[in-house]
Amino acid sequence: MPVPPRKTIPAAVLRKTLLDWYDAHCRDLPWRSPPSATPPPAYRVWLSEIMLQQTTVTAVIPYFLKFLKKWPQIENLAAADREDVLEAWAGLGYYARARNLHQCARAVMENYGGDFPADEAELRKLPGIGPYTAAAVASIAFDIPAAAVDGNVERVIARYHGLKTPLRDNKKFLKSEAEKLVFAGKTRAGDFTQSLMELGATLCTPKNPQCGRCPWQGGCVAHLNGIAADLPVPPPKTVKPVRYGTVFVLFCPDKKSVFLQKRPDDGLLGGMTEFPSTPWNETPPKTGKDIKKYLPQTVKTAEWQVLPEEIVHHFTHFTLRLSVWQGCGTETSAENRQSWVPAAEVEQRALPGVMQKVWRAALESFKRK
DNA sequence: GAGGCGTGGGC
DNA sequence: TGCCCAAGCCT
Repeated sequence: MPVPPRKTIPAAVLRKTLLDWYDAHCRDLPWRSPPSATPPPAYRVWLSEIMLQQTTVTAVIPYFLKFLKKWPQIENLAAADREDVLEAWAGLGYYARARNLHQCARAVMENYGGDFPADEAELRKLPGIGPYTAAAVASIAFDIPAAAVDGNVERVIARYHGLKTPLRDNKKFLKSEAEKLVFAGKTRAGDFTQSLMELGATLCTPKNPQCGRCPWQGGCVAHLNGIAADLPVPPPKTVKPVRYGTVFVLFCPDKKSVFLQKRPDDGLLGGMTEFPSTPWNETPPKTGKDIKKYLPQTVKTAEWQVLPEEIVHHFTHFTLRLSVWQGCGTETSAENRQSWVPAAEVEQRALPGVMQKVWRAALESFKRK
């Protein structure tokens, strides 16, 4: 059934409506100041925005608090060893963010005397800060009007205008509509940026949107047509390939230390710590010989225990199935980027999630023996 | 500009 | 259970 054409609501009215809603309903988050209050230090805004890239609020909160405690000011973070930053980030994912975070802190110290520039274009030049984050920091930390268009904002606007084509085909329009709203007022730039995202995060959610509570329900094309939950149209789904590998949990003869190494700085899990492993290929290794040739050169091992359960881990673009071989090494001249680490300290290293799974599995089997 | 890049939680 | 997803950036 066709819906009668709605009256266009002026951007300034939408803006005010949303800010009023935000004043009443915004969440209390560790990196957020209350509505109309003095903005948080740019360091905290930036730190939270980097962590929140493609990551849920729930996952971020403990990491944000840990970082702030460890490195209260940007000069502390800039002065930290990269390894310590990676260790603190371990488990949060998208590790290029941690490398860029550290680089960015050092760049702000060197180029801006420790103060983030209060300028969107200048922020954009810093490592790890793209169009979204530059606008978010400019508006939230400095109250500069700027359109921070993230996934939430795109979804909200796509529904409001009833867009029936994929988001990627509407980037220009989405940005332009966001700007209309942002520049429809001259104050509270930071609150407005957050209000738009807050709407997407709490009411205008991907699934089960709470249109009945939405301050914009009167003008929302998708809602008025009863199709809010069906928008935006999802991109075609692709099949995730499976990759296979074998990973070595190698103990010293005294069983007190294990062999760890560092991954190259670029690419998957760049710069993070790992257990030695075969490459992760689309077919499993065929023979024991195929597997053993990937053992660290300096290590000789007599006996292996193959863990009964494979580790299954879902990366963004492939699924990994890892066999875990546990063994005992008899040679110990660790080279660069490799080391024997006391078992009690393994968990403090920069182990990505998949390697934390491997370690837990190894400890489990150890306990059972 | 399309693909690489993590992880844990919700349904 | 498996699938989908969350405040993007970089190359």
